[in-house]
Amino acid sequence: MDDHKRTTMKLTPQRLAILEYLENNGDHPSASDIYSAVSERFPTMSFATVYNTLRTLKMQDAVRELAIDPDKKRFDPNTGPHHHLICIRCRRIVDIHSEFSVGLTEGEKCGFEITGNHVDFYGLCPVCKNSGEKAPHEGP
Amino acid sequence: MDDHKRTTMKLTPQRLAILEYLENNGDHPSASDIYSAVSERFPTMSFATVYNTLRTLKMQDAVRELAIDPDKKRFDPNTGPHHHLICIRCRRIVDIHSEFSVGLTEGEKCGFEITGNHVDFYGLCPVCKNSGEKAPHEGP
DNA sequence: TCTCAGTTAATAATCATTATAAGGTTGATG
DNA sequence: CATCAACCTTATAATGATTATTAACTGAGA
Repeated sequence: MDDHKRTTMKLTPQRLAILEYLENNGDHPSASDIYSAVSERFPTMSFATVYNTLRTLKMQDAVRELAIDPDKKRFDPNTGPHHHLICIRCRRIVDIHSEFSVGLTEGEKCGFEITGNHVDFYGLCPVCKNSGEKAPHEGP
Repeated sequence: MDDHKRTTMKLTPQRLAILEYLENNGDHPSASDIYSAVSERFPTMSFATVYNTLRTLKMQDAVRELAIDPDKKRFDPNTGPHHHLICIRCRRIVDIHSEFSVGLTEGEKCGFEITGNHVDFYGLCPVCKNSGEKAPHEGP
């Protein structure tokens, strides 16, 4: 269908390192998480390369940019349809692979042409649940 | 139940102007939207005051901070439970007041204590639907 | 009137992200 | 093999949103 992607990017060592870090990574890392992790094994890595690579991968639909954390973008190598479970204390994000049937009536659509939906679940992760204190972040 | 709120803030003219702008505002404005609008009628308004007031209102659960727009926080004076319909081109956000029954099995909860959920619908708003070009923002 | 807590607003500082520009790499072509 | 162009990396500057700092301001009591 779409073909504004799959432009086959050059697989430079930097990009391989980023891809390798992203692969099977369920932590939904931020750009700076990626930079920190990758520059350990690849000390010449530049922040710009992380952002450049992420932009390219995004255009190819190889990563998805998440607007879940109010403070920074998070990146998800899992581009299939799925939902998220988010800890309102530590911002940990877990994938949910169930299907939910949520739909809008014509009236609710307000004239929009609906292209997709996404369910966020909020809660306290096992670690935060047992560590007293109140939740510092907002929920839904 | 909770009582970490309702600390009754002093209603200064600046805060009144912000509250008045927010009241019944369905646009989910950003801090700079609020600043622009309010400083028209209140030219001495400072950006710091906008952020200070928003922080106070947030602590009192009088506004909700939305992590929907990847580029900036949006603020929602509607603090009741509801969902959102988001234009993937222009980022317009519309409220959806339906109820959806989405639930997780114990296994899917990963040990989380679930406190809420939120459904985002993505699509093209009537304006953007009819203005050619491809969508510049990501969906779910 | 004096004081104190809470507030405003100018300003600086920080953080995430994007843009710019200079040099590096690679691979096809002559 | 030399060259050139397209694409990359990197350092760095620039931008934009947000937070922190601080001095001056206000208003309700003592």
